[in-house]
Amino acid sequence: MLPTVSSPSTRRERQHLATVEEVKAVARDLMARDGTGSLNLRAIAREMGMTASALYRYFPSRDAILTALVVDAYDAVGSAVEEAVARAPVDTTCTAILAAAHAFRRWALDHPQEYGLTYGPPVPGYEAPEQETAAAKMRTNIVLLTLLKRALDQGIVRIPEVDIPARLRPGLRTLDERVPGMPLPALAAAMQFWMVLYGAIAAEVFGHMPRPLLAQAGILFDRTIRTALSVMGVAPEALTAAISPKF
Amino acid sequence: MLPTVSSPSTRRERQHLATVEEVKAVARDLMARDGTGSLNLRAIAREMGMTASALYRYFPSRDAILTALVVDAYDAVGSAVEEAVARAPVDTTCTAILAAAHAFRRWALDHPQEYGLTYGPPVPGYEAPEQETAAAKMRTNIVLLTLLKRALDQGIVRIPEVDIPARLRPGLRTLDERVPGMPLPALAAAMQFWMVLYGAIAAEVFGHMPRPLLAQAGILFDRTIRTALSVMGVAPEALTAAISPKF
DNA sequence: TGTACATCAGTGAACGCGCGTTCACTGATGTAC
DNA sequence: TGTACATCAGTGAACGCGCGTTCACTGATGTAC
Repeated sequence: MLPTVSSPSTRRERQHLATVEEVKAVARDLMARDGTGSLNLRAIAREMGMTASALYRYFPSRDAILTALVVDAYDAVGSAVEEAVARAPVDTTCTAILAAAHAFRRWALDHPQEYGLTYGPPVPGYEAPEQETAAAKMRTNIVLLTLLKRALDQGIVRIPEVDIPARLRPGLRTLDERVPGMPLPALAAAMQFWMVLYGAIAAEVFGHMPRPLLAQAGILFDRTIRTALSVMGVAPEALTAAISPKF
Repeated sequence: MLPTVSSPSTRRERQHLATVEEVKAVARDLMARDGTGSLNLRAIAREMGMTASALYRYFPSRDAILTALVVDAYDAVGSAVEEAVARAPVDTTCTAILAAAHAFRRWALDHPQEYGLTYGPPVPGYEAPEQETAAAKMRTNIVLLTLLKRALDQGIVRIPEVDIPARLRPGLRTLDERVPGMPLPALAAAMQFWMVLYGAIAAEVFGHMPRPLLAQAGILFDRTIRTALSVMGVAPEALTAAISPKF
């Protein structure tokens, strides 16, 4: 995203950064092959044809590598979703929202281990430092909230002004810091949409759907998201006109 | 559930079984305290004041203990949900379904590690043997499907006879083996309901909701489930009349 | 343009640790006569 | 009722393994004069 503060001018600095990237790439590959649990320094070093101790030139500890992977993963979903939205037309249908949802699912299916690292249960014996990961984690949420706001402004989504319980209000208010100007019922609806989106993806990636349906999970996913949109007051015509990406 | 085939008559057999239970209980406690990852034979033995090798009298391997915990966990959710439904009235509202959903959530929040073991991503380096866990895993699903069927029969839930894509049909058909006689659109709706339920619980337990909202997640959960029910054609009056358990 | 020097990349041995599992064993518990 | 015996529970040492991390080191790479 943002360029690093000090531009890596010298050759050495560039090679150093390249190796840092290689470490992460190899770690990702190992995770993809053997699962999150077996991610260890020695395996990474082995794969790179190095000694384990050499890795300490690039990361101060094993946990630092994990944190870097977490940040990268959040950034990767963020990018994938952002790009999908950028490619979608700004029309009066839900095509863009569907594109975002499908991009999220696609990334999760393509990177199940990284998805587990970020959107699964907390990794035992490791807690990702909020401060370092928060910004990256926020990206996807911001895209979704921005889309919802745009849909509200365009009149595609119409959320009735129901009463929101007092206890929910302060929590919901913190949601729109980054995408201000949304009414409380819309924020509540956004949270419900998030739960549906999260569940539809996690259930598939983590294998908690009946096996015979797993192969057709894409269709179910699309239907589920469309249902969630209709709940948010999207008119049937706008939904019918909306195009889902191939899945 | 079912009593063991051979009744454990002798004193020795009974004590043996008691120790098996103790091993599992201690393992559960350790998991609750230190997370799924740090579940190991030696820690269990230590906690029990035994040698690690002594555990081999009761389980043939570490994986066997894990499998036993998985089966127990599925049975525990199953029981919790079954009992909640049994306590709920057979009336013309959605009270019973809400009770089941809330019981599921309650159990998950009270046993986050066991929830992760069963409804989280596959545990690295361990694959639960389908054959041994399938029956226990099915219990909760059967309760939910049975409730849905009851609601259909009572006319509480009304699912329009929309067309179901051909590719989905065989997969959906396998769903109602245990609760036969449900139309395809109802089965599709059941799957969507499952994804919502799964997402609303997993997002909270795994910590993937904005922190300020976590404390009020119960309210959001209730609203989300109620929305999902209204999607299934439950009349507003029936929903208003339905009572959620305390949360 | 060539040389002296500082900086960095990577090695390899070692540390202490904890793990799952095996094996020969010692007592204790229950059983058969 | 008392004794001999089989069965089981649990011990403790050992096996081989892999892990994260430290440390003194050797070359290679780039820099300053």
